[in-house]
Amino acid sequence: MSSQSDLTARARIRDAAITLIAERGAQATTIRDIADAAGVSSGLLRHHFGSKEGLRDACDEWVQAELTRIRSNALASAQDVFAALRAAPLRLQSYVLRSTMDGSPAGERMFDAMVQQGEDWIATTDVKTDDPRAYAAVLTALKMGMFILRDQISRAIGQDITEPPGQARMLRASVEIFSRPLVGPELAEQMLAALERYGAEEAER
Amino acid sequence: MSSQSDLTARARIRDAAITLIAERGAQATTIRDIADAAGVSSGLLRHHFGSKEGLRDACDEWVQAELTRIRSNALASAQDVFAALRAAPLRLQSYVLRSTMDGSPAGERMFDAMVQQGEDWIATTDVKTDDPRAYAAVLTALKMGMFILRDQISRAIGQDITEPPGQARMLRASVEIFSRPLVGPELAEQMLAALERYGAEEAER
DNA sequence: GAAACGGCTACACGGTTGTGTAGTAGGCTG
DNA sequence: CAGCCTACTACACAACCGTGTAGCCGTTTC
Repeated sequence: MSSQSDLTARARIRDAAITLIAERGAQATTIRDIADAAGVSSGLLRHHFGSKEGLRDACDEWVQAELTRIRSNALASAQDVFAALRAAPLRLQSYVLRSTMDGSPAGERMFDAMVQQGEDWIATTDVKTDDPRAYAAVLTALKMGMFILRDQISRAIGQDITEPPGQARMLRASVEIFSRPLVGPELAEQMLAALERYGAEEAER
Repeated sequence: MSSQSDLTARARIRDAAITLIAERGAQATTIRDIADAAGVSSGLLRHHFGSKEGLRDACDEWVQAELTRIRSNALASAQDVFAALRAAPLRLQSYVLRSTMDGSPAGERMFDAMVQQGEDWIATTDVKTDDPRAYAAVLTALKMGMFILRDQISRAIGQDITEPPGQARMLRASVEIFSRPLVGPELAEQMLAALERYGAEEAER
C-alpha cells in the first residue's frame, strides 16, 4: 500500500502507534517504543500530539474514520461476507479490539455502533427475540470474543488463524455454530423457565 | 464468607492481588497497590512470594484450585446450569479472564481445559461438525467474549449485567441465540461454499 | 536465658516512564 | 537579508516501578 518512508513523520508516528498498541495494548506501549519504530525522536511525538493520550485520541479517531471508509467501500462492492471481512486490515481490527477491552471512548463508540448495526440487521431478518437490544449486544460480544481470543484459538487448534488455513477452520466452525441450534427447543424452554424462576425469586427479596 | 482481618497476612495479600488483578489486569497493578489493599508493607509481599511474578504464579495456582473445587462441588449438587454458573465468585471468573487475555500459563491452561470440556460435550450430543476441535475452540472463545466484554454489554443495554435483572436479560438473549439458527441452511451452505472457494484459491498460490 | 527463626517494616537503589525545556536546521515571508 | 515559524533533536526532571538490604519484634528451641 504505502512504504514507511514516503509518509510524513506525523503519519509515520500514528502508524507505528497503531501497530504497537494493537500488538501490546496502550498501557504496555511506551512513547519511546513508538518513536523508535517511527524513526523519530520521542520529543517529536510530543510536539505533534501533545501527550501520550493526545496521540491515542488521534489514533482512535483515525482508525475509526479509516474503518468506516473501508467498510462503506467494501459494502458497495461486496460479493460475500468474507470479502468484506478481509477488506479491513488485521492491524486496524486488532487496534479496535484492544481499545474496546481497555475501555477507551473510541472502543466504546465502536462497540455501540456494532450493536446498533446488529439491532438493525435483526429487524430485517426473521430472527425472533423478546429483547432485540440485549440480543444484539450479546451477539456482538460473542463475535468479538472470537477475535480477542484468536491467539488462544490458534493454540487450541494448533494452527494460526490469522493465516488462510487456520482462518478457514475457524470460519467454518463459526458458520456451523450459528447455522444450527446448539440446544434443543425443549432444553431452551427449560432454561428460560429456570431464568423466570430466578427472576421471580430476586423480585421477592 | 470470611472477613478481611481473620486471614493470615499471606492470604490477605493473595486475596487483594486477585481482586486488583481481576479489576485492572496484572500489568496495571503495582505491588504497592496490592500491599496497601492488604494492609501490609510492600516488603512483606516480597518476603512471602519472592517477586511480583511469584505472587502471580501463586494466585494462578490458588484460583485454579479454588475453581475446580467449587465446580466439582456444584456439579455434584447442581439442579441446572445457572446454579453452577452462579457458584463461582465473579472475582475468580474475572481473574481467569484477565489471565487468559494477558497470555499467562494459567490462562492458557484454563482455556485449553474449557476447549477440551467442550469437545467432550460435543461428543455426547448430536451436534454435527466436521471439525470438533475447532468447533469447541470457537465456541469457548464466543462464550468467554460475553464475560470479557461484560462492561460493554452493560453499557449497551443500559443495565449492569453483574446484577440479577441485567444478568437475566443477557442469559435470556444468549439462550435465544444458541437455541435458534442465526443463518438459514441455504445461506450457511453458500458461506461454506465461499470458504471452499477461498481455500482452493489459496492452495493454488 | 540466649540463640535462632519467621513475620514484618523502613528505606534506599537503579531503571523506566511521561513530561518539560532549550536549542538547531531549514524554508517561507516581509 | 532579517525575522519567524515549523519540524525536529538532545537532555534533564520528577514520579513511579520492581527489587535489594538492614533491622525490629515476638515466638520457639535448646
